[in-house]
Amino acid sequence: MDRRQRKTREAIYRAFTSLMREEDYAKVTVQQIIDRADIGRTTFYSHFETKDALLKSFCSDIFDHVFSEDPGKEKTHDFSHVHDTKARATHILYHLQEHIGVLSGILSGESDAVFMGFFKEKLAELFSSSVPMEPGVPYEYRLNSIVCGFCETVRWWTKHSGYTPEEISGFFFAAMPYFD
Amino acid sequence: MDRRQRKTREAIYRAFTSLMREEDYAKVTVQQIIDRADIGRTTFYSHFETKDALLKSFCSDIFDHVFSEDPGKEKTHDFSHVHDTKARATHILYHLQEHIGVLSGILSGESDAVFMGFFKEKLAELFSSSVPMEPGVPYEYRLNSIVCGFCETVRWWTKHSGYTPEEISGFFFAAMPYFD
DNA sequence: TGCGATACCGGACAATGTGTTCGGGACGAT
DNA sequence: ATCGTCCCGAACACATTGTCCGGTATCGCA
Repeated sequence: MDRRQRKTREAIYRAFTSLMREEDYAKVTVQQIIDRADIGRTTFYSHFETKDALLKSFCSDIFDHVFSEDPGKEKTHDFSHVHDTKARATHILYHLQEHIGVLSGILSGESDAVFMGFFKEKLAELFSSSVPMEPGVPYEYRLNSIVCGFCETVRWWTKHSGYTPEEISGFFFAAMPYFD
Repeated sequence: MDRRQRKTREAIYRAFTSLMREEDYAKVTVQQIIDRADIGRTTFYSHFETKDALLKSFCSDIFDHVFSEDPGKEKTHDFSHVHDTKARATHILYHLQEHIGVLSGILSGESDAVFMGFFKEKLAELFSSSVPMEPGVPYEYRLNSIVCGFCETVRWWTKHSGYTPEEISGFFFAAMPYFD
């Protein structure tokens, strides 16, 4: 990729994440991103079709990184039981912690749909095999309940930062006693 | 209230709810509401400052109705144990069922923040005294978890209509085994 | 019934934000 | 050095919002 493209893209990302730490996603305009990135209007639109496309690209990058890694090969954090659900959940939270400030802008107020859509899709995939059956309750509902529970836990975290991923994970599983 | 005002307001509400059954809230414009209500532009803005104000007013009406009633005095549905949490939850679901089609427009996709904000506030109030303590887990997290669980249950319902309020309520409490 | 108050109308308006088009200039890769 | 690609900025059409106006219709009430 052309160095100019790379620099422009990075400038856009920097501007975007920087703005997300200050204001809600819905209230940020393309013009603000352009101004802070210090690029031409045309340039922005040659990289991203819309503001939403930028957000989607951003989500893609984060989640590809967070979910693609094999927890067993994780070097930075040490887990003894690397293959169970709790360890995976904690692992995800560790990665999200790096973006916690940005997330609060994306999740607070309005327009969390894009991020949550991405997140829920990935989580459903991850949790789908661990959902315990219970007679009389649809599998889909149970999966949705777990996935949403995790998402809302992360949202709660963005408003009550200061907890460690382990603590947050502990809260989550305490609220889902049948699930591990 | 002036008959003209009443008629206008009802026309706006009718147009709004009708549009909500077809499209997402975020995609509906004020102009669409005006056109379908068949009123003047000025008239709409003399009733509501913005589209969001209309939604808030709509939410107010619904939730005031749903939450203000004493379940014990409910005539249309018969509950044996009128004062426990499960009965209240089911009661709320009964009322929401009347608006289920509209809700799917308000909740699907984007901009569910207004509705969910209202709903969560009311639910937190309602559930606050029933949250069981658990050492090591903040009370706020537990309450949030229950409230969000209920909201997401309703959202799930809008996408899987056909279940009765009792069934939905049953699903919810099955997913919150420590909570009743 | 008639009168004053008030709500409606619709057309025009400024303001904001979006996304596109254009020619010209700068930079990168080779 | 040069060709292709990217960036620039200014201008544009478009959509939407929210406001202002004078004129008209309807309401509530005496």
